[in-house]
Amino acid sequence: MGRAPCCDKANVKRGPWSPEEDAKLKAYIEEHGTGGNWIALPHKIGLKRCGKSCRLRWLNYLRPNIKHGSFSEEEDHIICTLYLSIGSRWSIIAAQLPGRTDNDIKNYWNTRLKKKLMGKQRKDQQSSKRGGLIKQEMKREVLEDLKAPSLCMSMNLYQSYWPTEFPLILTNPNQHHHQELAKTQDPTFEPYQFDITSNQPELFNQNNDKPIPTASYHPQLPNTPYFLNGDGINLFQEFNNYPFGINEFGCNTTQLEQFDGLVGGLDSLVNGSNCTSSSAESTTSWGDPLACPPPPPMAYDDCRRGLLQNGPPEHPSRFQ
DNA sequence: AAGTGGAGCAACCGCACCATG
DNA sequence: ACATGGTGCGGTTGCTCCACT
Repeated sequence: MGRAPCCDKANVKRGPWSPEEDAKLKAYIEEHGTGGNWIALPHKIGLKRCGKSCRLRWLNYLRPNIKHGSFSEEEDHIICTLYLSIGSRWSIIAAQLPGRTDNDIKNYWNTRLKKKLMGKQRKDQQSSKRGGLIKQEMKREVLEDLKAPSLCMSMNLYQSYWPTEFPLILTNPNQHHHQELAKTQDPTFEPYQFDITSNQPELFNQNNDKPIPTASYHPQLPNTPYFLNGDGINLFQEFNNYPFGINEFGCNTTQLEQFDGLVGGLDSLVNGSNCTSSSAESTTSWGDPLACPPPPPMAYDDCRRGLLQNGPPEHPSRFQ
């Protein structure tokens, strides 16, 4: 037996909203708010609409500061980066683009951006006979175009899932210094150390003595670190220079693969993902939502509760 | 001018999660 | 512990517009 419908479908209007309906809904919410009950709202203002429909109309069209119109190049980059990192979590992606709605971004991705990427893939296929590597090459090319701000945001997303009671510290034991990546609100907890070099020792530059810049905190994301230091050196550059030292080793592995590995490790830590494919082993696993779908983000409270009950997890499989 | 097909987008649908009693 | 109802999310549908023939 299915659940009861949220409204009487026979007696509600469907389809496009009229200007009068828009005005009614907007005026009411601006004056009274939603009252915490979307289902009851249309009855209060005499609208023959389903509560869910009202909510959608308000969130996607009527509420203030909604940005309509074409997407900028920077927004394209952010969407691509986040999609390739976390998949179709449109609401999370939308949270990084002020004024854009998840519906907008979803539509934009499905109708334009995806095709843009597919066009790139076709171009690759025409110029390459390497079969299975094409997809990876496409992603690599696309992501290599994407600059640090997007990566910082992606990193921040993962950081935002991490409970602040367990300050997450990315350590590099070979360099004898570390960077605290999450604020702690409770000094009684021991920081959980997360060795980002342990699964890729061959990529570590033993002679690299560059300090890690101090993470700062973005005013709009006060609980997550932001990776720009005072000199404007960004995470992308730091990944290039700091722990993996690809230039020094002449290694053809990209910073972005390392970044994905780190992100995947954080994912495993927080969500207990059993996806064990590693970017070093697989040609298609890095951030590919089809090859290795990311687990859904655990609610902050659940994650925190789990850690408080069970303590920090064992070292993640992806980094053993 | 009329027909057709594709693109873009607003809106709907169903499911999962969460709060509450 | 369970049932119920509200909310949020992602996938899908269907309407409108426009370019092309």
